[in-house]
Amino acid sequence: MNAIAIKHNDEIIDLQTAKELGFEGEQIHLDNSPEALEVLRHSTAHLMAQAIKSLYPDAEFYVGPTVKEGFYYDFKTSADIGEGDLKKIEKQMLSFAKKKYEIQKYEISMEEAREKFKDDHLKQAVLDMIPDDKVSIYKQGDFEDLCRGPHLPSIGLIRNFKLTKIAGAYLGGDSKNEMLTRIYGIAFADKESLKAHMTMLAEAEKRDHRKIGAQMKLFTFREEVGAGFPIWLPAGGRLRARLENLLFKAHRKRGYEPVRGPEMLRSDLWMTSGHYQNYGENMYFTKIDEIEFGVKPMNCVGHIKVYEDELHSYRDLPIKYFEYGVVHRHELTGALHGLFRVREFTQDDAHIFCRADQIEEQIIEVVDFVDKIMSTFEFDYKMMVSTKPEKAVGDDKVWEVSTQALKNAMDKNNLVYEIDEGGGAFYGPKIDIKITDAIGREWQCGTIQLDFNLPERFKLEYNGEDNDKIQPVMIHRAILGSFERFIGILTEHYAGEFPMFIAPTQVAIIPIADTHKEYAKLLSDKLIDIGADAEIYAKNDSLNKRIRTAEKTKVPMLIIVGDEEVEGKTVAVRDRRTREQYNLSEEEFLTLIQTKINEVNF
RNA sequence: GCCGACAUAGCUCAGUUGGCUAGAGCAGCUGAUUUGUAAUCAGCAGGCCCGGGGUUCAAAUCCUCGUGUCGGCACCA
Repeated sequence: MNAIAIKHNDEIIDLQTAKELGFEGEQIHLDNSPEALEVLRHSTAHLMAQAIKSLYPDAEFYVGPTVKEGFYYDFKTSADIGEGDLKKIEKQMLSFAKKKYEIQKYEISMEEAREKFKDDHLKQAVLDMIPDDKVSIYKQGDFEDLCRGPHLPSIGLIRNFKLTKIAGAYLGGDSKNEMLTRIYGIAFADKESLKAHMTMLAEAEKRDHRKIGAQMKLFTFREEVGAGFPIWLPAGGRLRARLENLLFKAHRKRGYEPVRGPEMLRSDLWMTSGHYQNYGENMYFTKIDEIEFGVKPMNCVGHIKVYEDELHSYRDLPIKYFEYGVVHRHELTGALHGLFRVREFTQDDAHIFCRADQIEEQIIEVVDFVDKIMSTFEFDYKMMVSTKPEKAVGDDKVWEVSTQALKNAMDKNNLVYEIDEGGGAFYGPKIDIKITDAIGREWQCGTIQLDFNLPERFKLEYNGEDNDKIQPVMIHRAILGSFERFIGILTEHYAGEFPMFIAPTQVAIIPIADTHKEYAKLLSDKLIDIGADAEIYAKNDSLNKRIRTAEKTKVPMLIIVGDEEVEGKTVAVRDRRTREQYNLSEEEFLTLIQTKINEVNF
């Protein structure tokens, strides 16, 4: 097999460049190694551009990089291009590929490039970003493009690719700029890998929480209700209640007190907090008797009012309030996405009011709490320290101190984190917990935010040792983030096959004939007594049909009761996965369920 | 919000170039059957074809404005 590029000083260098500079190094062959795919996909992007240019001669091209799972190219044309045109472009790509044009490289000066692309405003924008005074041009057939490379030696090597989606994208990723057309694609070294990739995508789609949510009747949305307002169905209600109960106990063990603030508060309070000025566009407002109220987008102000209800001593700190707080936020229509992005959601929210010297231990305690829960669900997650955003309240100095405090707490405890510059809340820096979902997407769930600003704005205080008034520090935190998003992620994570301790229904009971219904009901009652939910499948359907129906609900355990079971006070258990059967005495069965439900606590 | 696509029964989908009473499977209801481990049989019911305007002798089908959904971008738990 011939080389398609070489590796020189850990950099992928294409053959064109290697020849020009006389570089030598380890050969890269056309296989599915990350290096080979990088080159292949980049050249496929160019081949796509060539095809687009031939079909839409007025097309101007911006950038066409490789990304995690493929490549894309951003361009602009006066023609209307839709999904239906992807096939046409693919076909054109293939016909060019068959001509096996060599990919040639040459260099010109920045000045020459400016002149060469003088009528192409997108190329000018690309040139703006290049600091060098020389740029390289890659040419295949009569198509040429400004590019840094690396590229294949010939487009004839490109065979196994697919254009996957067409979308709009802002020039330079800035919503103030014009919108370009973006086409995404994927390419592999061989046909089988491409096919496997497409199968994998189809499999991932089957896990989609929106699909499973509908199948399992967890939740729904209705046009007449409004976009972004989820409706929780009975099965979803049961699952959610299990999660809420587990988490409630976990909070109580850690010294949190349940509280509850109102759904809306007067606008002057939101001005004091700064939400009105900094978060107003995401809030919903209404008027009551001529006074403006804001529906809460966060729970902190309510908790501040709880704190203000009595005087506090330094001895009482930290004080921790928690609430399953329902919040409303005006998300843009295009951002809405199943349970992952909604306009009304419930946070597992808490606020810790503490002394400055308690910050570190409190943060570490929360991080431990997060880790306990994430590991219970076997989630991979990472932590990001987010710093001061553009829109922010408070002194830069305060921001510096609090950001450093977060980092110190993490560093001292050898916790690994990344930095998200400018990603903080408007009132303080934060540590975000990002979960990786089933398809590799990252979702922000938990968050730990350090806030010196709201205590200052609300003039919060406690009595110190010398009876002096001292301002407490606030830590805002959520662990799941929101029940909506978290349950969405859980659904995809388990593909709907929830573990016993949170499943909407723990046991499906199938009585063989009407005469066994009574025993089924007795078992169901006993299950409820030990905190499990059961569903009896006693409809006038065949036994086989009812087993099929029950299994399709993804219930963790299915038991069948007939004459033998009623007589011997036993149950016949059917394993969901293996379809194997075994018998348990009623007592063994109940103990097993109880153990499985209780084996998890946070 | 922006770019592109889509919207037919509770669900998944058919419905020809605009043309007779809009179809199917599953789910639901009724009856028969009383079942030992993944679909018993028969019958019935179910639709403002997303909503408003328009074009046309005639609209599920064409145009237009909304609403919602999907894929991205931008924004975020």
